[in-house]
Amino acid sequence: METLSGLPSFPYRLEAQDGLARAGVIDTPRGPVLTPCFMPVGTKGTVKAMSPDRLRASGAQIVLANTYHLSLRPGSDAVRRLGGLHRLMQWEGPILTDSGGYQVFSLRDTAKLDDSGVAFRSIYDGSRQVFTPERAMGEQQALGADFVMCFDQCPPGTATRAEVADAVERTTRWAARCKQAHLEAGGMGTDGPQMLLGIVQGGVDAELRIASVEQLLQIGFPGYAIGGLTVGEDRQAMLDTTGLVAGLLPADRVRYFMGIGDPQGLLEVIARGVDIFDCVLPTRTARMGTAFIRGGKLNLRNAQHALSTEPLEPDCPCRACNGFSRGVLRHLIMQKEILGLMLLTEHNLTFLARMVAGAREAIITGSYATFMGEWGASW
RNA sequence: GGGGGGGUGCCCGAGUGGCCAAAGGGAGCAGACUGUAAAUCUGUCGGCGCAGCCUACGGAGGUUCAAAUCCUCCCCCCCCCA
Repeated sequence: METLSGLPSFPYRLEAQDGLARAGVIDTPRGPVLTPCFMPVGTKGTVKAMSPDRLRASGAQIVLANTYHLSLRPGSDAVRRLGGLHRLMQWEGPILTDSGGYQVFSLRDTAKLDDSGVAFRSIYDGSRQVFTPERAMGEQQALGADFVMCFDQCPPGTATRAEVADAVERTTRWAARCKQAHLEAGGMGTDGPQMLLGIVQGGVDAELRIASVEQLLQIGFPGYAIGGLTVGEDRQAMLDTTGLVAGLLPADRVRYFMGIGDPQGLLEVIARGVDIFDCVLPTRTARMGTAFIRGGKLNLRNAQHALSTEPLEPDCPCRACNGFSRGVLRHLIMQKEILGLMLLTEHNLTFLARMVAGAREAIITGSYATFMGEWGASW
């Protein structure tokens, strides 16, 4: 671990580049993270329908948890007293906590926002909960993840330019406060050093994105995230924005696209220089009965699979693809059997981990364009 | 043997003269989901030559301008008493 103007920083080492696509390693106190890397989401301290051992077996290197949810249930102090987030999740690898900034978007109907912070009506008991940058950092310190995020304002894709501009300004001010709070804690959580990432906002507006990047670079973070995308905006604009922002971020720092998980989308953002990303899509769509397969997706609820004796994918090492046929998996899904959720979740996470690992190899061997052609699909 | 209740669309179940191809569930069929208020939500859901017609509320007949709804007979199911 190095420090960067007082902030813990887990160094990112660029190993290879193919076009703009990057292969690298993040050296964390809990082991290396090979990038590009997809991070499964375990909002409440568990990746739904997955046990820790299966999560590891699926190829996950690092997992997410959520500050809003865990700080309310069971409570950050409870997590700390229960032994910290790693103990709670039975996950010895690195963990990243989102700050609750996404809930400013997803729970905006329950939120009132001003410059000091966001007043949520708790989805758990209706209580008033004010999240400020300082509280978000304090909760994340108590939770004890390795990577922590600035508290940001994520506006919806339908927001006006003025609203997005407002969100950029506020996100910058909050980022400064987050960094300050983090410095005051010595960059330490209850379970070791924490690396704090800044989050770029600005919707799909190039000027606002550029401004956001400049302001965050001014404050200075050991890594940067691209936020505020995949929230309802036009897909091409999302990709263009990703390319723009990635190009402005320092090459020696990790780049994190927050919230993208469709296979084609991952390949596209990797091609634009993104290193890590997370998403609920693979786990959620799995629970809804849809499997990721090469060339697209497969909705097992569709009647056409009822009698299929084919595996989801013939060459996939996951449990769902070894012994279970599409017809049987469909049966489990249709009957709402818990095993069906588990198997499809394991498959989708395995699929993405394999795909991204393959992307990494392709970048190293300089064949990423070909790889994209082989794995890409309309989505 | 006596008394009572009931048979509605694939299933459960509302509906007791017209606004009923008939509420609501479920199942089925299909779609959505991207820093997780999500094992969720949305659409569809008798047939057809589809702004109309046909078939349909246990069966048959009847009353009525009009019947899932009223009357008669029949078939079947359930409960209580004996």
